Amino acid sequence: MTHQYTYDYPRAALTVDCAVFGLDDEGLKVLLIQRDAEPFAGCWALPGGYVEMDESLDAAARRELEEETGVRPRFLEQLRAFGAVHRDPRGRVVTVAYYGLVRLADHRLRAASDARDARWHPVDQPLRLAFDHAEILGVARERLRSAVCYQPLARELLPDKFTLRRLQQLYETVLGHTLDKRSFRKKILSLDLLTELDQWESGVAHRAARLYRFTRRRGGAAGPRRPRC
Amino acid sequence: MTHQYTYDYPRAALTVDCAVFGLDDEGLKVLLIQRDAEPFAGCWALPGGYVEMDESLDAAARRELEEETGVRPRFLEQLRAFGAVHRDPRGRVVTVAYYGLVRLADHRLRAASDARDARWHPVDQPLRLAFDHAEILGVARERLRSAVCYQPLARELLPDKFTLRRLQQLYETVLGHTLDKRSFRKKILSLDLLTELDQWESGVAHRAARLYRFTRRRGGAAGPRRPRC
DNA sequence: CCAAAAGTGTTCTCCATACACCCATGC
DNA sequence: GCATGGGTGTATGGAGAACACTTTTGG
Repeated sequence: MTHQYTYDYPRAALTVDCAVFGLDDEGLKVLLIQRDAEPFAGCWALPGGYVEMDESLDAAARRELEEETGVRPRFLEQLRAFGAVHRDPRGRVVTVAYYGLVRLADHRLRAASDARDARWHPVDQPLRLAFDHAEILGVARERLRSAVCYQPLARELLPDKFTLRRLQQLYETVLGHTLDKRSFRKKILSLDLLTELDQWESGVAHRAARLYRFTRRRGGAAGPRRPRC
Repeated sequence: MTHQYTYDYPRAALTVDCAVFGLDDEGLKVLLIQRDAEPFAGCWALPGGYVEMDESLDAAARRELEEETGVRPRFLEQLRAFGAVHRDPRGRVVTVAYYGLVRLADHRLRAASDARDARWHPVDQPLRLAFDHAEILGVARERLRSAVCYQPLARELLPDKFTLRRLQQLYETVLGHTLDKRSFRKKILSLDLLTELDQWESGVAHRAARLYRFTRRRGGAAGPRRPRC
């Protein structure tokens, strides 16, 4: 690394923070840690931490997530930077926020590093968060809502095999409103994203539903609508 | 500002860079500066520079833009951060990129500060840019394309009074494909975003076109389509 | 009168929406 | 047999896309 052209003014610190969503029977959850260190010790926060000098932002986000919670999301994408001057009591700290999706069942949480505890928290239950993390979470939630119409995000949240009802519930949860069952099934099946299996769910006290699986990688959005421009 | 909790590891430097678009008769232009200082002295680049400790990211972007080019866009929004490890030969520098829109006619450029020169450059003419600015510009261009369908961005690019043809050209330029004249006019007028004026363009060698102006109220999208979710 | 752009409606197709009943299963 | 959710088709309306000719003006 060359340093021919030096810049020796005071520098802001740089962190990453991750809003990782998962889905279970109770609804949409977000991954939170309980901070172990000051400031905001004991307070819940998005997992994240300082960016090292020799790692990209994306790598830093994955590393911090892994260190603090053990979670390694398949999907993790940058949201944007948050840089209000006084967002961190330690001084000037700019953070680059990420949002991610995981199959919740695949991940056992293990809190470590700066995290005293790690939990999946229902997104619709407000909770006081450290720093400006409530704002970041809000922006992430909003991004998820709009992205779900354009990107096949459902495959990142659902287990391998799932019922159409489950898929519909996902969309309803993320979008925040109900969808018509027949229209939803017609639409989703017409997109050719799903493979119909000769398997049915089990352990239910009623007629068992057919299971589906996402077809191998294709372009195309899996959503109730796919607007073009 | 309290510094109770110190963090004394090496820190990345933090910059902002702006991809500002303008429109004239020749098409869509992007605002570039010719760098005066190393690295990349003499090379064209997006205007930008270091973030000060006591200013927000947004403020830094506007300040650098003003300092280097004299341009003060009404619309300037964050794109995302770019943080590849070796994107800057000086060492670790993370940049937060912005994209903006200006009414090109309103702005006389004046290069200053770190900029030897400042110019409006046609976006479709490739040019070797400093750092990873070509990538940033590409992402900004892409964002503009998708944003134009959802946000009334045209009012930021056009002069106060304009013809429907001019507006249509704008959409065609930004979207990169032609639109049907009758359908476009029908659609755009049905959105109630424009006020019909009793004025006509002048100085043309054919029938003069009626002028329009954007109505005051905000909130609607001005685009060929307005998909919902 | 010619060139150049302004201005104007209709038809068709597609897709989202709304809506109700029978079926299979476990208890 | 009954409660629970699974699974299915049709009718309607709105919006985008495609399409050609007449009008106006300056030169």
